[in-house]
Amino acid sequence: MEGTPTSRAERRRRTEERILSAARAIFAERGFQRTTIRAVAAAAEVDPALVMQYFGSKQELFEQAVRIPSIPPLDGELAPVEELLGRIGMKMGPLPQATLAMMRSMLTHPDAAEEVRGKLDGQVAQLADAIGSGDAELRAALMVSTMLGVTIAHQLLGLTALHGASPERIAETLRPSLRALAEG
Amino acid sequence: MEGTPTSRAERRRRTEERILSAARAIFAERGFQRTTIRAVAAAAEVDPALVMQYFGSKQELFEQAVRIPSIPPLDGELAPVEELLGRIGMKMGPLPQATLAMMRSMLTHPDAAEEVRGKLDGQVAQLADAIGSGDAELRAALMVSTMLGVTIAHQLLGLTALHGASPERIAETLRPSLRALAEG
DNA sequence: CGCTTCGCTCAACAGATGTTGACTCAACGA
DNA sequence: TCGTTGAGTCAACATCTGTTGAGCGAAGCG
Repeated sequence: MEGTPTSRAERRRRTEERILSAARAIFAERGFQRTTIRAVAAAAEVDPALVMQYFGSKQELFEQAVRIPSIPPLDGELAPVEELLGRIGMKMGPLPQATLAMMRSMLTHPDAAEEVRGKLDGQVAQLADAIGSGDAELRAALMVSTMLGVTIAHQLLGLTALHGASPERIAETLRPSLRALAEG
Repeated sequence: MEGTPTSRAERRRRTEERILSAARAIFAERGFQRTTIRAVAAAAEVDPALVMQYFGSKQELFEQAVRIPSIPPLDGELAPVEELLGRIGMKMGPLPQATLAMMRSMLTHPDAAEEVRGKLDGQVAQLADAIGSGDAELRAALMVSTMLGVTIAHQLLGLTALHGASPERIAETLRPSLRALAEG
């Protein structure tokens, strides 16, 4: 009826993206170990061997799937603490599956742990710079840890008390707590 | 030389405890999936088949290993919020391996997730009772989530900024933040 | 059209892992 | 002393899973 004879290169790009998308979803839901190449292939409606041919190994598939554009979080000037707090609302919203996959795997997959630790360390350093007082680094680390815990409890564990709460309400309720950490 | 001919029942209890101890350690370090019966057996210096004979399945071994005496956290009377905050220092110290095993597995092992969610929900309910204001449940959930996040970042991920910090210092720095959540 | 390229599949291997059943041997009770 | 019990071992099975190499068939190109 329509019959758009997609070119070979185009088809290739599509199936590759279909595999990556399926991988992200399953990695996010089950974590690295419990995700099987066969399951990803089935979800992408493709033979398992093709996944290997494209990505070489399960580990590389994971790396490609969870790779995030990595927007420079703070370019140049240091943002004031209040503005940093303002961004929290965004982080409480539905996270990209690549991030969820990373978080889901970070406690049981050493490479994911390393990656997350690095990312969080970076956020801590930025926040510490923005704060600047005596034990700024410790307080910044506790702020980041707080965000981490709330995200895990909300998105991955599904604490019943957080289950129905909107991201805005969570961010709003959390704000005084984070401000207390940011100031003396 | 010494030759204390331990009785059969006594030997049985010892090896069983040796297996459970090894299981706790490895579950805490690697999580449920990556822990193998063979590894546990090797650490306990025992044949893998014996582990099965004693515990029936890997799942049951996990349940027995992470079973915690479950001290009634708040018996009878509701403790004041300040006293609850005082207990935080204890929770920041080195956790029992059973707890670590549970936390390590909670993101990738559905049963562990269920168990942890239940336990945290219980803590939330208790805290909410102690707080009592309008959105007490949400604020209690955020307090518990904060503790969860800090514990994960400190004990499981090893954030560099928290790595060298003493439990007391962490608890002290965290206190104003939690108090801000507990009050309006 | 005929040859090449390449997206994709099929079948299979190799290793790891949970689990089982037969067996050994020392402790135990009569 | 002798039969029984039960702790502990050995070898094996069945399955799952990452990974590989040969092959098919259509798109691309001259």
